[in-house]
Amino acid sequence: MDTQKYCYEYPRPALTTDCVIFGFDGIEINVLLIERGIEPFKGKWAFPGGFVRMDESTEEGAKRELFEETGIKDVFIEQLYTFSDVQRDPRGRVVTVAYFALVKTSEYQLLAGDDAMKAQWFKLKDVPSLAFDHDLVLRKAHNRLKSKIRNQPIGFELLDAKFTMPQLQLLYESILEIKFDRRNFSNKIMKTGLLIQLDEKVPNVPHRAPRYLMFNKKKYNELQSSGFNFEI
Amino acid sequence: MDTQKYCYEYPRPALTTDCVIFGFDGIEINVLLIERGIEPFKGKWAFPGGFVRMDESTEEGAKRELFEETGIKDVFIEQLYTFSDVQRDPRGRVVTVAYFALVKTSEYQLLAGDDAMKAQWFKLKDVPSLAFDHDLVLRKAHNRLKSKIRNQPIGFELLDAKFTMPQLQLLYESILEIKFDRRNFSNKIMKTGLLIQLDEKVPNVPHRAPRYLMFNKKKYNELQSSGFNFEI
DNA sequence: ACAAAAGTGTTTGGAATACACCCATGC
DNA sequence: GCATGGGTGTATTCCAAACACTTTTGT
Repeated sequence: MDTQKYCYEYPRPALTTDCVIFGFDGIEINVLLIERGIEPFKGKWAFPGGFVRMDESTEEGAKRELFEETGIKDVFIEQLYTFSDVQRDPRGRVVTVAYFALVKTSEYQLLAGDDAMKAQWFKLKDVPSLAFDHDLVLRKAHNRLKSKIRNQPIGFELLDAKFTMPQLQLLYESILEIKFDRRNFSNKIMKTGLLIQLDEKVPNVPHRAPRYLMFNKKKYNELQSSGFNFEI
Repeated sequence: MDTQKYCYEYPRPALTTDCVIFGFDGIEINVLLIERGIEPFKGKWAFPGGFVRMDESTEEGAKRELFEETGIKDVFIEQLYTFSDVQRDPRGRVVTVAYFALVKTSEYQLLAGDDAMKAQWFKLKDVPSLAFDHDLVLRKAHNRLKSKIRNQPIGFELLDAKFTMPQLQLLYESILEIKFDRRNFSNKIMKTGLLIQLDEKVPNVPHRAPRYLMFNKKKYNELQSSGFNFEI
């Protein structure tokens, strides 16, 4: 066929990236999905993703697709796992390098859904059955997020610059699916020394107003470079 | 060209696997390398690996290459990371899915080195500068091994069925590059309940003979399924 | 008997957990 | 003033780290 113009001595799988995007709505953890407009799996939800170009690494490809399909850029992103099951795509042999990203949801409006591409946040526990092997991808991503948040301060990637201790606790509880004691959680977090308390308080709440906090990125970088570890 | 018979509408990177193989010689941790007989990087050392076939997953490919190049099979193997830098292979665009494997060295004789393929164990700290981006791959593999050995009993994949506490300690110390107190190490390990003490002792040593231990795989599987965690 | 390395138990300090009262705000 | 949720400190428990003497074996 005339369009088949890239030829090789041995067959090659197609290479794609997919991106699991986590966001936090202040109550619980969410995942951004895109509804497929075409077969296979038309009408099913899936992670944004696409083919890797020859002049970009998989990470660059994942970032590019993320931006093209959702408008999101400059966020935390990390390689998750490569899925290569021979049968994972009914169209043929497709290997995908999955990434996961953490997004401050307030900084992005979802692109208005034309018919071709509808993006939507789903509560993690309400995610429906997904296209391809994306159920498996999501499970792996959630596990990674769980283990990662316990020893790296990635929670702050999901929160606005200013946030409160109860918000942070909800975030941890939602990701880890466990409850913390309010006092112990606060103690442990503050003992890391990575939070700055602001004098400003949350306005217009019908109860004692929580104070705003900020993540001390500078302090974290210092601790990082002196080989420091923490554990929540 | 006539040999270029697999054609696609868009260009595709080549897909390979590479395998970082760790072994333990009773004193310290070793890595198995293969000397390259052809360009690029002819004469340099690299990890065993090769192209992924269309009818196998990357993990199956990694296991196949491992067996073909070293005779090793049925060992612990796990996906490490996918390396996709555009420039990582001078021959063109090659993306590699790296794996790491843990081997009981006593169970394998290295294949006698014909001129095409020479395999050799290197002490981890004596590994020379490697071909491709394999220095980076090795660093990543070592980091993974370090973090993994602290909360999964993978150390036993590197030891014979019967081993001693001092051996186990040397193994941990070699991987983690730290020293443990003999008494605390023993206490901590035994408290996991994953070791069975045998009555048999090491023969012919010019000092008090250590007892042999065995890993209690059955117990571990039980604990696993009841959602158990440990930390060394 | 001596050298070399293994086996073992106790004490101590720090971290994690459990736990309860007071405070600020809007209605 | 009442309902709601936020802020804070202490007592206790448990785990990790520090630490030294005795035992076994070959020479």
